[in-house]
Amino acid sequence: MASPLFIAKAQFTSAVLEAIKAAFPDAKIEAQDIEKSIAVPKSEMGDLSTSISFRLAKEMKKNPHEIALKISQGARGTKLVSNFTELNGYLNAALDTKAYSELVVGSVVSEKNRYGSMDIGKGGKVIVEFPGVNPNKPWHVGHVRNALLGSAISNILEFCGYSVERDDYIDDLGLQMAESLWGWLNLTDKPSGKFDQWLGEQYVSVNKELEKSEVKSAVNSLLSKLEVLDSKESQITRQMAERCVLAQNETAFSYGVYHDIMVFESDIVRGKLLDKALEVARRKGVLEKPEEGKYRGSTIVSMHKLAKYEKELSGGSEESKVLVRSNGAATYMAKDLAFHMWKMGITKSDFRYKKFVDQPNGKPLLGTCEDGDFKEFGNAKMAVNIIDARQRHEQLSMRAMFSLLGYEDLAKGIIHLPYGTVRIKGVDLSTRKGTWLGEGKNYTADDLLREVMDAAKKIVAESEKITDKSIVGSIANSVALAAIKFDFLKYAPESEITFSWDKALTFEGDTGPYCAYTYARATRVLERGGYKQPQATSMDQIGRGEDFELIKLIGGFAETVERAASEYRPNAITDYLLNIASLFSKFYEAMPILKGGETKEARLLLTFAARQVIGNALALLGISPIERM
RNA sequence: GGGCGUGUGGCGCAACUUGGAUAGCGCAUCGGCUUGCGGAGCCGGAGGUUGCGGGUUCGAAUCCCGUCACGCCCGCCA
Repeated sequence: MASPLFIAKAQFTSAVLEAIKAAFPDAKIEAQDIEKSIAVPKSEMGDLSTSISFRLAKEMKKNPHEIALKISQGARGTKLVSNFTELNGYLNAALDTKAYSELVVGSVVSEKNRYGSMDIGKGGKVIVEFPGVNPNKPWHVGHVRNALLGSAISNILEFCGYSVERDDYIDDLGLQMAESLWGWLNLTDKPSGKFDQWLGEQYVSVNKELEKSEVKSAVNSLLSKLEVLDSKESQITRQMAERCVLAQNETAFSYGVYHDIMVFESDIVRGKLLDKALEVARRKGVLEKPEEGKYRGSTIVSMHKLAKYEKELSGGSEESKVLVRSNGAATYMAKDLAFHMWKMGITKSDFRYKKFVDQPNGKPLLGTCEDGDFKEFGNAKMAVNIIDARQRHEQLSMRAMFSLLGYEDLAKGIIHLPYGTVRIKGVDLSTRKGTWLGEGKNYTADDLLREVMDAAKKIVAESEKITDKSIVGSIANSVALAAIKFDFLKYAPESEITFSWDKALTFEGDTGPYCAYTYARATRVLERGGYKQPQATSMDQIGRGEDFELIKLIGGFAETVERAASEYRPNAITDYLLNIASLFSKFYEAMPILKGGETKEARLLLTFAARQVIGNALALLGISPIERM
């Protein structure tokens, strides 16, 4: 169903277009031009406005004031849009208060939790990949940002009609794993507590040992054995990785982060996807094997070939991209290329899957493995990768490889969402150096949730609205998640964030708890008004204050969702939430709902609609509504 | 050397892709609101030459050119 704002804009557009054609028959203007020029101005100006007269003024060498005035006189009102006026050269119009309110409220009532959804994706399949944490450490606060962005973007795309597959990439073959394996085999402390935490701490110890050259060479020899997939070393590492992943999953679930499948890097090699990918590349003649020089004995793609497709790649100091090292081991680039060929349906699935664990959302989490069942995953039209901005160069190279291999159309479907680094007091969070270990509390996802929940508990416990003290814990949990999720998602993805406990523990101002609180207040008013399901959607008594402003904001929700989806920016949703929560609060203060006399029904209906939309927007961010807090 | 990103009141950010009317929001600060539906709230004040310089335009935080500062990337690591 079309968004109310969209319908109103369409009526405004055709009214203006008709008036322009009548007044200025020579004007070269199309509906599209007008549509693009429409804005929702400050309410003193009107409800809709267009700056089209400025454009016409240039074309016709006339004064924009006169043009707008002429249009305003000639434009015929529609059911929703009328009262055309000119101000400062702009053409403004008013929405019909009753008709538009009924359209908006009626849409919300009939569409409920689908209000604001769209079909622009039309069932096209998109794979969202996140967060790709190495399986030898706990998630830290930086990974939380990645995971929450991935979840939110998945939700938003799904709401826009895409069929979304949530994939996680588990790198169980790299150097980090070899280092952890060395620790596993050589350090004496035994696992205790949560496995990912223990392994991560051990990894920090391993890195201190790595200063010794004999340790370094031992690790290197382990690394080469990892690539031999039936070696004892490789088996142990896989077990270690799976055990760590299961622990990381507990963290993911506590944040409400879910996936469809986990793809283990070793299975990309084992399932021959890597061989197939290299074979494709070989056949297309893009690979080279230098006999001498810097890249002697390795398999490479020369950078200048790639740079033809991504000009950013030119001019750097890297001459070639190595796919297979001279010792025969494939690089990350090769495996990522193979993974993406699978994602985009170039090479078909040779993966087998088994269930790893049942997720709290009711869906099983599958992982690739050696001896499971074949399933239909991959083969998507679009791949959205939630990957650190620092890997931009690598992602561009991978995309360029697609183009170089002749898959230019598919390359367009591979989208890197480069998110900014999360730091602590200007320092990078390094798993290696252990900067994620703090004083008293660590910068891990687990500690973050625990700390924020503790702070929330204190506040919730004091709430007079919570008479049943046994639910304090679960409400505090919801409040904490609302706070954390909102906080990570409200920044533009590309911006760098400096994490601080101060900010994390704030529940006032532009925060998730503020939005949740607004939702809870709306819920309570409806309860008190004995309001279950709206019957009629008559808005005779709607006014022209905060109430209609709220109507206008609700009417444009789908436009916000569309922007969030097309630009991969969940912060468009947080912005919207702050606006609607703030506006609802103003409305709530200024206009008595239950004591509104004859306006009561309309205001209850409006409250119902506002609450529904706040709930829908929160759901896109993965924040569950809180009825009482 | 090449490239990417960032720069907006004291602090943290939004708006930049698609130029539009008086640059929004939060924190902090100053003042007010509770015998009213939930004060995690609401109202008001003070605080800005959008890093700097040029250009395009009726109109620039937004586009173009230059410049400065900070961060990041350019590996047979992932």
